[in-house]
Amino acid sequence: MTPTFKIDHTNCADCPIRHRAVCAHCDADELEELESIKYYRSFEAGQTVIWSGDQMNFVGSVVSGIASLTQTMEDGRTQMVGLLLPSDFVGRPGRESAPYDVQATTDVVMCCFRKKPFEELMNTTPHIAHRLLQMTLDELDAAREWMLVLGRKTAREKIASLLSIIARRDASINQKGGAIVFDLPLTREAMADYLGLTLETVSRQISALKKDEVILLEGKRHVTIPDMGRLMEEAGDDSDGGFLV
Amino acid sequence: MTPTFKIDHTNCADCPIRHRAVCAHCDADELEELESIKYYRSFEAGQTVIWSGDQMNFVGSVVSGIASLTQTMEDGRTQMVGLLLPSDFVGRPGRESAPYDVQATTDVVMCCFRKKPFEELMNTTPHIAHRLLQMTLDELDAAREWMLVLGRKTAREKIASLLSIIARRDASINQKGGAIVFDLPLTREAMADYLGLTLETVSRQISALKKDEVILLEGKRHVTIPDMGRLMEEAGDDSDGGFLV
DNA sequence: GCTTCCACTTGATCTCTATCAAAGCATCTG
DNA sequence: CAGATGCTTTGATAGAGATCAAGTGGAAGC
Repeated sequence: MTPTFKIDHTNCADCPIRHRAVCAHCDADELEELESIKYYRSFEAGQTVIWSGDQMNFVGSVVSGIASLTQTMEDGRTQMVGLLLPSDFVGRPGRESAPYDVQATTDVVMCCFRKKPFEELMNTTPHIAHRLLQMTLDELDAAREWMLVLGRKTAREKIASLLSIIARRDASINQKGGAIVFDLPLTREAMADYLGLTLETVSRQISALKKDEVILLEGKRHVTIPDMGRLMEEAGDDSDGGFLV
Repeated sequence: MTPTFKIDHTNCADCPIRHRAVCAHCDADELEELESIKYYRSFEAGQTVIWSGDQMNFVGSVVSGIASLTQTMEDGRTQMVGLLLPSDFVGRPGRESAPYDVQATTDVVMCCFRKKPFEELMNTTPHIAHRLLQMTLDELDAAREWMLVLGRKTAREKIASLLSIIARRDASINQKGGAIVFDLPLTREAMADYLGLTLETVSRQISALKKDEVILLEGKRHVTIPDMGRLMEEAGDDSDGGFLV
């Protein structure tokens, strides 16, 4: 399927997605090679992109929508171990099979590269390998930050942490008051799976944050954050966590 | 300080530590370059190798002992986000400062490489970059596996998970009965910090596993696992998790 | 317009783990 | 040997979040 927009690889400086990562230094030859092994795939909300253990014959990045990485125990307990927002990379160069399920949480468009040729390109192009290492290190840092959330934060702090992450990546700024506004891309259940909680607890804590005016809610998904600093405090983070407009 | 043993870089096939990773294909020139930027450092148990936020001017790997990566909140809550056993890599090529504290949990010897020259070597040597990416992906998988432990497992399952990880990496096999034997390299408090529990809960669950004969304890640290399959079940893992003698 | 369905909310109760407190037991020190 | 110190165990109690159970509200379908 063809996406409704065009990603301009000939001008990576303006490329809106981090997928420019693989062509960050805009070498024409490499670009051509990348173009030739590139294709797009669309997934509907709820669809599974790939099952844990399956052969994985592509790598790529999320263009639009949100995907998630989840692990499931035999008795059905599930834990989301990663949230893939637009520009995030998917796949493990050098690995045969997927280590966890990848699911489309909303409708998702992915930009994929066939794995074998991508790996070859990576092996012959230090810049791509280097960039990929940096992205993997970023993911590792994010995973470890999340370990602190899962292991030591209260339910209320967990919710605040999740909201601040989404705000950082996905929000727009209200022109009038400077408040931060976004739509929650996750169901309460998906949030619970990400936070190691039950959906009831998620619902209760969101209600509590709303009651205390840390957030404003219109409907069930539309969130306004009047004071980002306040939210960060609620999340247990002192710093602004690198949040910049 | 000089370690009491010699790591033979000229014969990587037999090299007991994964630190061979950086010279895995044994190109003589690279070896020489690595040798010239290599040095050893020793740390006593409890010593901090590097503080979160500090300038980090080396990368390296653990030769002996156990180090840990920890994150701490302002109110003192701490979460261990990684356990570094012998052969594990430390450091972030391309990053200025450390994202978390690195502490020596036991006495530790590290084999370090000066960061700048190591990075240059990495940039000019695809095999090293490639190997480093694979190691980082391994770490990422381990971190995400641990997210499931932190988010969804009970205290008893958490303890069993930790024991099985240590058993996998650090144990010897009892010749008589085929049981798995090791010494716990962590205090109850360190285990608690790794598992997102309190030290009292750790102690209680270890006592319970002992009472149920899932493990045998001599003293406080010496553990015997008569039936590894049983322990894996207690950990909530069905598979053998790749455990091989 | 009515029903159905799904995501969500709210309430009551239970349970697991944290918290507070005391004591055991090695090792080290003088 | 006595006392201190650090790690660990165990007990009593409290509390956060899970579980079980209705019930709400909006969107889709008939």
